[in-house]
Amino acid sequence: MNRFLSHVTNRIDAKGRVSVPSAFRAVLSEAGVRELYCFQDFVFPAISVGGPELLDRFEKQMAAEDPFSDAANEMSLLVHGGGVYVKLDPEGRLIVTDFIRDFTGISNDVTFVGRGDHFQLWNPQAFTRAQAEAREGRKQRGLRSQ
Amino acid sequence: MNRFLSHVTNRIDAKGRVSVPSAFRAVLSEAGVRELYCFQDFVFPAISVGGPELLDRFEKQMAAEDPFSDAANEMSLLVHGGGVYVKLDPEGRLIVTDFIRDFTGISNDVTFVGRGDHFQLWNPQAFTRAQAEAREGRKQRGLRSQ
DNA sequence: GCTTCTCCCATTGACGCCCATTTGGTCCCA
DNA sequence: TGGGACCAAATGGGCGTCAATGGGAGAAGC
Repeated sequence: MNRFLSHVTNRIDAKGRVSVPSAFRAVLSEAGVRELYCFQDFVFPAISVGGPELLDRFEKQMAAEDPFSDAANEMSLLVHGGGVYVKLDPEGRLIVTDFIRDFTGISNDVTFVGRGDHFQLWNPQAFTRAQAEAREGRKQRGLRSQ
Repeated sequence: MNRFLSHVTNRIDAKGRVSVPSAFRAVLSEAGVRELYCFQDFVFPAISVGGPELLDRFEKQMAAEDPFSDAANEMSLLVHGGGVYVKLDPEGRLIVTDFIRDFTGISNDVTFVGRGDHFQLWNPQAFTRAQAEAREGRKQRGLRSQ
């Protein structure tokens, strides 16, 4: 397994810690990632987490926009201004800061969502809802796959 | 035999396990598949199961579009976030998680349905119903193709 | 000196692996 | 042709391991 896949919901303890799913930790250690970056997602109320190369990914995405557009400007503000380093404790937990809580609406539980080359932190209900909407959207656009 | 054909209904035990039909397991082992990829079907209330190449197919499809488009983003949410790797135990059983139950309405029994290059997990009643509806639909459209 | 952040250890519960039993079907032989 | 042995698949349960979680103690910062 070499990418972030599936989703898992874990509880935040009294100290504000939450375990990163072991499957995700395995991907990280396989990739040799020791330091994690977090960013606010552009579309969803979720925090994206990954290694240093995640920054490249976002910068590519910005480059795809007109560099002088409002969108690109906003993106830079979010990525460069809103990025945070996160460290894991020896048990593989991270601390859910107010930065994360405010943006995602996370309170007691966190849903870890694999996104291939990175993963995201979601409010469990918000994730369920977003997924249902995405599925609905695909249906209406015409059932291409399957 | 190299495709998934026919359907079988098996019981879920007290631990939430269910045997994958041996015919399906034979197809898998012939294809050298060790890890299964599952995702929520886009159309039916069923879980689709296949080898990792199922995921590859989706990822190619995403890569073909604008990888930063909303459509690709949505699709990743479904394919990556809604997909799971599943392992079989030494007896060839898989665990029916809440992830699967919630989406399919499966409770005590699972119907395994062959779909050629992959197979699906269904709630037995839902499968019977969907099959009847499909037959009905074909009748009305006039049985054009086989 | 007090709070906050790490690190360390204990507990619990889920899951994977192993072996036993049951069930249903097939083949062989009388 | 009927009965019985045999086999393979499905099912059921025990047990060890590991991940998730909870709490405590030491270290660092205010």
